[in-house]
Amino acid sequence: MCTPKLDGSTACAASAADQVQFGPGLTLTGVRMKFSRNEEIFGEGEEADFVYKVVSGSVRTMRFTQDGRRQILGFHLCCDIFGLEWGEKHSLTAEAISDVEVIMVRRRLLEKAADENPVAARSLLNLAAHELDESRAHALVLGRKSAGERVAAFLLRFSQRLAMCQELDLPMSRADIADYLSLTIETVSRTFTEMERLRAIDLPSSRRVIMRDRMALTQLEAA
Amino acid sequence: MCTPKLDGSTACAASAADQVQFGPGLTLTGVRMKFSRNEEIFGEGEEADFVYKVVSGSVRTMRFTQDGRRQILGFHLCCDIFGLEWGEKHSLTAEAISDVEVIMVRRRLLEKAADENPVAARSLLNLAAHELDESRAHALVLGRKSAGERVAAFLLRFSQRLAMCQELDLPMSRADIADYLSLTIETVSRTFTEMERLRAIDLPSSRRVIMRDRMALTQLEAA
DNA sequence: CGGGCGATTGATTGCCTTCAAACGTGGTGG
DNA sequence: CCACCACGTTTGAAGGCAATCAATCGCCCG
Repeated sequence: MCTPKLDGSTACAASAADQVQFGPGLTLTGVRMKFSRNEEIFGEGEEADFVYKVVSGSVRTMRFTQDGRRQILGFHLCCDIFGLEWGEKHSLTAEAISDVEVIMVRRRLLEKAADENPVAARSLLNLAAHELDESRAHALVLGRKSAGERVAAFLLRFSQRLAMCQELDLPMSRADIADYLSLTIETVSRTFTEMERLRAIDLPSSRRVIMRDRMALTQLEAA
Repeated sequence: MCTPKLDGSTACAASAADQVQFGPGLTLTGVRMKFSRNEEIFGEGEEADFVYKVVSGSVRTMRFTQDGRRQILGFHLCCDIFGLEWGEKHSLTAEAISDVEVIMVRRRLLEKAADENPVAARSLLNLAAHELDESRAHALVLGRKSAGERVAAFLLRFSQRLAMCQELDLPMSRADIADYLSLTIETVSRTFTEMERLRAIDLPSSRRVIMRDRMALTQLEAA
């Protein structure tokens, strides 16, 4: 069940078959596949033969330092495309946050389409550009924001992706949020609690967030 | 004077005219332009009508938080291409670190070439992919490394870009390094001093770094 | 020689991490 | 149906790393 997204980057066509629309003039067919919670979808360094689209559930992409510290670089929700690479190999690792269903499209097909059709190539460029912008925004958050600002930014950004609803159902754990924002679990938890105390959010359960005062959050994000 | 780079991403053709090679099958002509130290080359939000290549000097690209904190996202040395955008507007600000000379290429020409020639489109995709990879690597550094590890990573990475020489001439100030690594000037300075004490580097002057023990630096980078 | 700016060094502060323990909820087996 | 367990989350106390505040150094240029 693909939730529509406000930014409209990829309208999720309720396609009957296992088709993925990468952009205008670039729709390809793939195969469905399921992964269970915490299962690896692909690993950094593996051959990047497929590109993925989330059909249900959520995915995290990440990199590791040599000594095993984990940095989550992105969360991929329903309708999102991930795993797109331009080198031979995957430069990220992807794991299922929850049980997920994805459509896998052969990368060769994409390359072929891009070679034959400038509009298709343009679509890929747009996808890459979008990822680049996300990554830079993330670098700014990691580099220049305090714990409170990071969490506020995360919540605001995440609620935007989910069509601006007032109630968020976070698919990821505190540990995932912590590794995305480069904080500890404890700091994330404390920050949530503090925001609740400030009446900026409600936390009926740990995964459910009600945006009570978006203005306050925006001010908390500050930057 | 374009210094050759080891990673060979862009061999700098010693072109007579003001030509820029964006990749195989994509060479375009632009115009030369000079900017003096600390001058803005383009600003975030401005129309992105041109793409730039450094001919001499160095450039920093950055983003700002609302309250003015600065995050430097990249340094661009001789032969590097920067300012490539896929939206209407620049998503970064670029400034001259030193006096610089650049070649400006009309973006329209690039778009046209990409539309007409799949190989050209592929070259652009490669540039974008390279930037994306850099940005993610940077996010990992900002998110998961200590001050010492960041500075070590910076030095190693920078020396690689400069054909692996033992002696680096840093074009940027401590303040620039600090804003790139998300540290303070003082911490960067202290870390340099400490590395000198450990005999990992020599610092004959503040801008000049001699890589005395690359192995030690690699261990300091740890991750 | 003096002024200005960038860099270095030192002392102190503060934010987030680390370590530790208790809480709560969802799932399983008795 | 309920007791129990496991795991994720919350909360508390203490510690550490880098930031901040402050002063000095050193170099380039006038």
